[in-house]
Amino acid sequence: MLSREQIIDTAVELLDAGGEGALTVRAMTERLATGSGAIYYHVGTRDELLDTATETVVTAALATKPGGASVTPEEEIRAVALALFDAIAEHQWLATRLTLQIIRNPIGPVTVGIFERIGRQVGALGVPQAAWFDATATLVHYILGAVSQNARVDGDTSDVEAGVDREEFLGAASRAWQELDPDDYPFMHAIVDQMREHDDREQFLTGIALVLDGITNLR
Amino acid sequence: MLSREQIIDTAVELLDAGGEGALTVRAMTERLATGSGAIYYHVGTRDELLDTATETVVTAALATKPGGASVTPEEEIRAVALALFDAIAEHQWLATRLTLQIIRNPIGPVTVGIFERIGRQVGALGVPQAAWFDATATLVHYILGAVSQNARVDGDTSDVEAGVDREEFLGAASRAWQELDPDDYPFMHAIVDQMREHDDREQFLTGIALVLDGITNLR
DNA sequence: ACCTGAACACCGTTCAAGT
DNA sequence: ACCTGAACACCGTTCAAGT
Repeated sequence: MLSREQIIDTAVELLDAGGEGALTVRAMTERLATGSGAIYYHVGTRDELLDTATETVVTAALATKPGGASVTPEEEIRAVALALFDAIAEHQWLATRLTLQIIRNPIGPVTVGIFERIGRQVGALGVPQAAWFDATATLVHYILGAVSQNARVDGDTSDVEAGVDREEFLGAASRAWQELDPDDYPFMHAIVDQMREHDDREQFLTGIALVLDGITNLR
Repeated sequence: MLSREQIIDTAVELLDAGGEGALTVRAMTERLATGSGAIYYHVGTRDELLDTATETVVTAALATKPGGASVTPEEEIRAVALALFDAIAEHQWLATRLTLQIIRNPIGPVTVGIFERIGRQVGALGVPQAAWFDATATLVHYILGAVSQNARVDGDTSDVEAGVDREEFLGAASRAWQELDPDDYPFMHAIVDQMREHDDREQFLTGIALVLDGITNLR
């Protein structure tokens, strides 16, 4: 018998392999050797399936160990942030789907789960309660913004090739920046070297440290 | 004769009125009283039209006055951030399309335009040059993350009704949060009142101030 | 309760043909 | 150069019918 879980797993596979465009009802029925009605019976609309897949993947990412007793709030926040960073690296379709879910269903399990997880640590950081909501919202907005914008479309290359792709990409980008009119784009010219040598993950951690610095100043 | 500009304007109208799903080639040909080939001739694919529309709207938003001579870097950054905030409030489809464009074309005019505009002010803030790229990336990630996640889907109501909608929405959200298990979601329960009374725009400015605080600490 | 699959209305895109 | 619009392959969704 066809199960809801099977359908969701298959959907994630199709999404990972070919992006949102690859998730068609017909592709699903072929892989699952079933009729289209069966899918609607178990998970509803294509759009609902997309939401469910998002929920499943994000929940799994957040389920990483709650951290030992001796973990600082900063470390815990970094762990959650990196879990989301890695989830989007693995499932690039999440970048837009996560945003869509937060906009359309801000009281759903995805939004609430992330907020609760980050918010507790903001409290543990010693931020006065009156600032909890603002501080947590800022952190969550930053984390989700950064991970979404860092999702790279690089096809299904091996790990070794991915390194090459990355260098090629950075080279192309820095060349494009070099070609900009220096009078119109002085800043881009000034940072072209930093851009070529930067690491997304490191920059993400630097950004978190920076926001955390602003947050702890609220004490 | 049909012009590229006409096509883009019509596309933005359809997108504003009904979201991404409302932008169909057939709806375009009806409004413009033309054949489908004409659209492909002028702007290419539907996807390319979507990118062009995004570019047009973002460029217009960034074109707000460059600021007088006596404007501080902080004020300038706030002005750019609020311009993007308002652009997404007016064109909600931007939330996902902007992310998509940044991912797929990080060297395009949209990404470069935002980066240059914000980056200059980061320099003017006195941040050491070695930290320019990291600081600017953090700020841009935060701004785009926050504005995207604040895009509300509220249909085509008048300004007065929008206020009612907002209260209804906040009420529904706070009620949903109240119903969460307090043992599993202590943080959500603690901030439910702040959430009901907060203002998105104010919270956004608070977030920017917080990130700016972290950035100026780099001096 | 669970599943099939034909049928339907609607897509984006192409391209020979016209002016 | 600019535009038409029929034709094509492909969508998501429904629903009577089966087990």
